[in-house]
Amino acid sequence: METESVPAAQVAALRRFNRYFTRRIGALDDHYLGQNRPLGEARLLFEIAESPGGVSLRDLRGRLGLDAGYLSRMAKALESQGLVRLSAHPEDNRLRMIETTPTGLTEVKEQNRRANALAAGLLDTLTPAQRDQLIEAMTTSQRLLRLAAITVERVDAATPDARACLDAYAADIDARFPEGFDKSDLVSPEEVSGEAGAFYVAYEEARPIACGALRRLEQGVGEIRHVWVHEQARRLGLARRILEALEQEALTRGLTVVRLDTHATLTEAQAMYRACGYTEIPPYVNHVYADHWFEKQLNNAPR
Amino acid sequence: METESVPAAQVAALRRFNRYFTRRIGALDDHYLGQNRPLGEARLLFEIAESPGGVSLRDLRGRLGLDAGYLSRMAKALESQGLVRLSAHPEDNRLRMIETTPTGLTEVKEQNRRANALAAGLLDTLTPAQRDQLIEAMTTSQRLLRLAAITVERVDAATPDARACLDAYAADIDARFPEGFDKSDLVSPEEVSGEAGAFYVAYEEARPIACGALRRLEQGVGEIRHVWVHEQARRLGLARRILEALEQEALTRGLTVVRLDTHATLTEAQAMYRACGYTEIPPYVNHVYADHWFEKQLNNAPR
DNA sequence: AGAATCCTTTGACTAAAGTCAAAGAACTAT
DNA sequence: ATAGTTCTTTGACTTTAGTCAAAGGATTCT
Repeated sequence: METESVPAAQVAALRRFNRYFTRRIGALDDHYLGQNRPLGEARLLFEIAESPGGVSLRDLRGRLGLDAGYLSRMAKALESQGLVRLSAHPEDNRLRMIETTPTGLTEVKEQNRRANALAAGLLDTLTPAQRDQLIEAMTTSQRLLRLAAITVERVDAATPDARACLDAYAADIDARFPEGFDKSDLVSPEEVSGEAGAFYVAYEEARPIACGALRRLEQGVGEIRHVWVHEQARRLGLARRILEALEQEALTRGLTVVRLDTHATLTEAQAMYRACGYTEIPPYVNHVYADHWFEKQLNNAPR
Repeated sequence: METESVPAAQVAALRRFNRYFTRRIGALDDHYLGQNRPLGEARLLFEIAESPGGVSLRDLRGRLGLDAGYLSRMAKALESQGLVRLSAHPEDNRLRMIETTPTGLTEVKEQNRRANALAAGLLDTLTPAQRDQLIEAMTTSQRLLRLAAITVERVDAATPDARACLDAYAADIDARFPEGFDKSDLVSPEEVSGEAGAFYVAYEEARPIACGALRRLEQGVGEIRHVWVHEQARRLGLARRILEALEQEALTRGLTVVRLDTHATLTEAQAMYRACGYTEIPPYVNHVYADHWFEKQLNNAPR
């Protein structure tokens, strides 16, 4: 039974919260949104307003998961109300671009104002201390819910998702290192596949948002490289999960020690490695961008 | 502008959480519910299952806010599926009672099982520590959201709501005091109205869930009596809010000192009074059920 | 150049959700 | 006893939300 590992009391608490919250807050939110307008149209209008330069119908369809015909009609309805403008895509004449008119934007802003007033009214009766506590609890909940929805998977380093992560990683650290970063320093797909190593990607709602690579260094010793987390997914504890996956992978390959190096500017990373049981060691390899070297003894303790 | 007192950042955080939560969790919940059945029917079935003895259609209509005709038809649909049984109300033949059949109950249980599995799956990827943290954060959020929805109002002590509170109060302490409690000890409506005093009731979604009385004792001195909180609304910090309302009321009446007495068995109450700035004093009145006497100096400090 | 694919529009439906008003049976107040 | 009220049922609608397939123009692949 899949619930075995999760205490029933926690499941009950989650469901209780869910029920209370959707009834109290979610319902309100839905209600204000569709003031005079069907909810579907209101949602669509909001989504369009989110992209100031305009969006293609194709993108919207993907984002909202709507049927093409349904979307086409709703767009037409919004257009006839003067809230959006439709135009051809400058480069691809199959696509249609949609964007809010000033009227549409005013409408969205007004609805946002109302939603804000509603939210403020909700917080209003609480004391400042209680409000702080509520917001903190919600922020924590959201962080953990996000984390729970993220899966870490082994993928081939040659896949577009893996390449996208490595490119983003390279861009990030190129911006951070005073000396910049050259992409040629990235691992090649062959270095982290098959016997040589492994590559892991973390996904949030099908989008790759973090990665990490494991490479066999020598007999019984692995190296962890390119641990990266998307800017908008930081502070969730995701790097730890990537590390754990890589360490687990190392163990199954009979690697009982993992090493890694890091740059002087990445102080948070260093702190994280220490917190995860890594200890600083002398240089084990002469690497251009490395200032600190770490190592961790992996013991196959029951988790 | 009504949002003035609430920082915009907090409003934004609340809305962000709301958006994320309804999209991630609320949607799931709705989805499982209507497995083969329209959502409306599923919700109705669940609501009926909540009341084991059966409910009247009238009550259901109030609870779910449905149109009478709509409800009638959905009830008939559920009946034809063998999930509920309709019968006449034993005392009022206008009303119809509805209750789940064994088949209906099985169905509800099955859906509950699925919802639990879903919730468990959600918590599954988190470490036990993270799960504890999430549940704690949600519990805190829920507590504070409930508290935010509760209003404290001055009402006449002769109203049904006030009497209901006092009756519940009397029943509660009758069960707790070894010597029992006699209702004749309750304040009379005249003692807490007009010049003589005031009565406050706390409401949660239109239901009275807490109360407290203020009575003028002598020149500049008031007495607080009958501070009670419904069993299901305890540990929200509601007693404090009742106290604050009564103290505020006292101040506006020129009472600068408030006193109260309490029974030896009510230790949490004593701790609460102390935490709210009350200090123990010698008996100021000879009262049957009193073992401890407290007093608080009210200074009109800006809040 | 032609075939295959992509994207949007349109027509033709369906199911769900809900609204409104009339009617009738049952109860309550006077 | 009667007038007014309450509650449910039924008929007759409407709106929303969505699905599916055909068709046509635009692009991409080979």
